[in-house]
Amino acid sequence: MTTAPPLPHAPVLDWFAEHARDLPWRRPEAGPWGVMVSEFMLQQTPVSRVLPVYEQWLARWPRPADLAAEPPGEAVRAWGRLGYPRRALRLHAAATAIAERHGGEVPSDHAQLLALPGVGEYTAAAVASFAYGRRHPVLDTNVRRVFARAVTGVQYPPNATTAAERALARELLPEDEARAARWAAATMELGALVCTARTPDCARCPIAAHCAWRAAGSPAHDGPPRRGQSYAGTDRQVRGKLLAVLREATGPVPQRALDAVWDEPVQRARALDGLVADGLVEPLADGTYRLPLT
DNA sequence: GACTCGTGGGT
DNA sequence: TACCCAAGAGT
Repeated sequence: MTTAPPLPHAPVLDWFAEHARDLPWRRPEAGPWGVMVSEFMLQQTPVSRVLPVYEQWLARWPRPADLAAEPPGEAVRAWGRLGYPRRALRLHAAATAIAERHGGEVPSDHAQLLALPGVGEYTAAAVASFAYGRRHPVLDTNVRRVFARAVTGVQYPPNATTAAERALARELLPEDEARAARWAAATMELGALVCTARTPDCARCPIAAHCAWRAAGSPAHDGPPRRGQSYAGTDRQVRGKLLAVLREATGPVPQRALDAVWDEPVQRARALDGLVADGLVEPLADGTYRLPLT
């Protein structure tokens, strides 16, 4: 057991009280379902691109049961170009589970949240904390970066979340429940607005004076390269093109319409098979394809 | 642990 | 221009 290095809560909480963005899922009317929808959409996706889709989604499906009542393909279509469309499928599946097992109410219990499709450690903690004010360490990429710098004194956290990071996050969590929930949101916001990955704005940072990384002279990242994500020419790109055709179609799509998006037949077939295997695309008996009805 | 899974804006 | 990277989850 190590002792947590000093990192005062008050400056971060005060900064958050003054500078927090007015995001729709932070308003009281969003409710737990709004928080959950936002968390799914924000997985690996910037706020600016989530905003319009979120508004349309909540207007169309104001409760989990509303979404569950529709085919999963409608969720995939409404997902639009947010990326990683399996999230849409999982959100639909989560809504179905909530309607069937939880009386239509998003659970507040961390373990019950974690059992839902598409809900991992981060999202379970985020929903419990932001929607219900529960006390959980919320470790997303922003918080990990803030702690890596302010406490550990390095520019970037490890590629994968470590046990040490989890332990640190738990040690730094305020005892008071409501305060812990605000701390979670505040540290995330600090990472998103000030302690950014590329060019941190230390002049505006409320804990610059306590930052171990600054104190060490802001040393450059030292360690294994942070693996980049290639995209051009990958199956992911082909899947994206195939699904875009299906999203925009009103009826079943013939094979030739899909063949037109990529000229390499082996990769094209592999991508399409993958989409079918994932449940994102439904092949029909006559050789056409559509977004899934079941 | 290493990999896969979309998309687009910022630098 | 060519990267970098954005509130992760599942296998």
